[in-house]
Amino acid sequence: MDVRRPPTWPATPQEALAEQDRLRPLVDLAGPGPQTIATAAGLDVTYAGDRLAAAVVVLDAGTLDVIEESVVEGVPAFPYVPGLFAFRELPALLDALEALTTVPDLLVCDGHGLAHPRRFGLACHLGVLTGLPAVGVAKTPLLGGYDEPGPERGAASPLRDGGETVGTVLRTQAGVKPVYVSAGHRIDLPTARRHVLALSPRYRLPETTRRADHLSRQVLRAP
DNA sequence: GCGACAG
DNA sequence: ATCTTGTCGC
Repeated sequence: MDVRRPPTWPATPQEALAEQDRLRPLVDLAGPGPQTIATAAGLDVTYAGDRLAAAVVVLDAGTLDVIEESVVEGVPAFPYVPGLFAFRELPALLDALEALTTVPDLLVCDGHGLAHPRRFGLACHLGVLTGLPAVGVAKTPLLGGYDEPGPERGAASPLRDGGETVGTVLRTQAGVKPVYVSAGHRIDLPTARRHVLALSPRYRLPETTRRADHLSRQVLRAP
């Protein structure tokens, strides 16, 4: 599939901040987004030494069967800086997406979307560069306050920052730590929450994320 | 000023 | 993210 690749990549935090400011207005926050999806793609990156492997796995959103996989090796494109995390793994993820034959209906990213200091986390960035609906699913919060959701599967509570709701804390499995869901691009929070829960029938993390994690690991650690 | 801080 | 032992549970 086609992706929009920036002509140059930021080399300093200042340049990265400027790039976020440039792209942030392009995030589509209108409409509810896709209520029905046929496919969903999970994206994840595994690190080993100074190398990394970025994987994308497209699943049938109904059966959760694998439809297509794509994985590439590479190097981190930026140091890890909270708030600028996307610049680290985006180039490799774009490579993996570009090799895809299928165009997924939704991107499930490993990190935040709007639940970000400048409301432009990895899921927003990937959404803008691909033009596809994107959601962020993170294992820990980057910012915001919230009340602990109920213990049952599906329980949720708003994630708030500076008076606005930037995401939802979602319990995908009974009695298990919740995940932090936020909208990335072309989808609203309720819809994102619904799709993430449907993609997580058995484990804490969505099946999309789990499949991508496994694929990137086996490729990077293979002899 | 002191911590916190996606992966 | 990754470095790591033991332990609990299906």
